[in-house]
Amino acid sequence: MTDKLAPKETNPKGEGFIPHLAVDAVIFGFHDNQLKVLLMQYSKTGRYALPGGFIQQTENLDDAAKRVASERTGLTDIFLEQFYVFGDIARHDPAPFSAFMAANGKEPDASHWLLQRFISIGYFALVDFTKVSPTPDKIFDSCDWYDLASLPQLIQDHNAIIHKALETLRAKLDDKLIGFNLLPQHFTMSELQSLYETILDKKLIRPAFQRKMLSLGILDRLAKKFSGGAHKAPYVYRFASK
Amino acid sequence: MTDKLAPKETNPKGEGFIPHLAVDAVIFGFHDNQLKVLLMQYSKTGRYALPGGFIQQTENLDDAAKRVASERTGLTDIFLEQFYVFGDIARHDPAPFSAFMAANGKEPDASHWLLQRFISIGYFALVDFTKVSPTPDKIFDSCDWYDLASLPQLIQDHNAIIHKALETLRAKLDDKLIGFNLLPQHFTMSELQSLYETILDKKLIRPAFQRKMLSLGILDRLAKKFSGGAHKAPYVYRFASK
DNA sequence: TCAAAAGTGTTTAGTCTACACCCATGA
DNA sequence: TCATGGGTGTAGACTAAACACTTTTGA
Repeated sequence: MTDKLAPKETNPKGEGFIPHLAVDAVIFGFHDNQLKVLLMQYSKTGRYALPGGFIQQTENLDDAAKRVASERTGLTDIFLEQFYVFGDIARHDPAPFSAFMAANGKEPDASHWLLQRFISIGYFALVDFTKVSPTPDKIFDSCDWYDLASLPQLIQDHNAIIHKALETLRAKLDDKLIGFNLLPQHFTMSELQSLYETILDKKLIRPAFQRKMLSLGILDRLAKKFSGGAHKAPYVYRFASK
Repeated sequence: MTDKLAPKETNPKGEGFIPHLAVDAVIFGFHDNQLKVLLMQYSKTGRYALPGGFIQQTENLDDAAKRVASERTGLTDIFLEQFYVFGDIARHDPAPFSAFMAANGKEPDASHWLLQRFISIGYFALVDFTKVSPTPDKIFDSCDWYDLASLPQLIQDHNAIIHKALETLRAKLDDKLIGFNLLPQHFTMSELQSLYETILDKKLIRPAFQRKMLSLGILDRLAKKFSGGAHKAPYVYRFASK
């Protein structure tokens, strides 16, 4: 899990990596009826960013994305999907990294590879919030969950990247049934509905939702869960692995 | 429309371009009830390839794709969409370019930038077949339409790229109503249905298709077309630009 | 026994399918 | 007038929405 390559800030030519090319990961989690995104922050400059990384010369693109997501979450099996490439000239903004260098008392070298233009390949990941251990990296000294509904200002076009990721998630939700990756292994129907409602940002009709999900034939109904609430205990479901 | 940069084969370091990064365009056309793809061929080695190109250091990614598509078709307004990034190590195959160099009596220099690993961003384009003038480039000396149903063997993973493009086209066809970009400005309902049937590779029910399309409210019905056939002349439609 | 949430039945409305029928046209 | 393909009407099947009802639980 440790980089075999020199740390980014002491590798001024980016040796071993493909230049101008980055991977950014929008890692979604679901907790307390809120969609969350994993963000990095560098305390000295206060700037927020998506977890990201670079592609090693001898590494598959998907593996680079998986590596980035794994290092930030501590998970190994992660649902991960490419969703868009951000390649406008206008997104080039070396200021955050310059500021980082300056905050560390280093002379920002104008030829440093991280100050050049980057084209970034966006991946989104869906993870079980309860299993993630947010882990900072060498540049950003904090890594934590943030509510999607109240995101801070991020560097470069990272807010737009998150927006596009959410759009893709919404479009694929019904189509590919990927939502389950955001829940723990066992869940109730209302938890599932709440997840859908949060992602789609609209209320769904309970009986219709229940029937639709059951009719898909992808849920195993398990023993009842005794919720402690003053009402009928809901069934617990599990995603049927086909 | 001419490259301001040195031709690829005489620019051994790829100066002015972003290294390791390419754009490949799957340009779809529709003619004679067949889906067609624009392919390049280099006669001396007989190898086929997708139209492709590289990204200039100061060029937006989308503009690079647009440039590639425009240079091969002669069109300026092209429906173009990013669909996937192909970044596996396994796709690296310098043989075709080596063979090209050899066929031109040049020593294939092992450090030539085109012999290195490339990550390719796939774009698909939908064009009006009747308006395209297929135009070769400096490496491939032919550029022509090929039936999607009977494609030749292409270099590297280009067959897989086309397959993924077709998959994306199918998925977006109903969703985004992009099919119209493949037809001339004026068309009959049966031409439209034939297009859909060809893309989806299945028969559609005529009355259902007609009603569905009309119910979308995106077609303007124009004067009748007098087909010359021994039957009722069909209406001519135009895509309503909202 | 009551309130609250879970699960299911039922009525209704809307949509899609299948088939039929009529229309316009040139041979 | 006949065959052919284009356009639309309509009955039945299927699906989805809306509402109601029953069940289960802890207070």
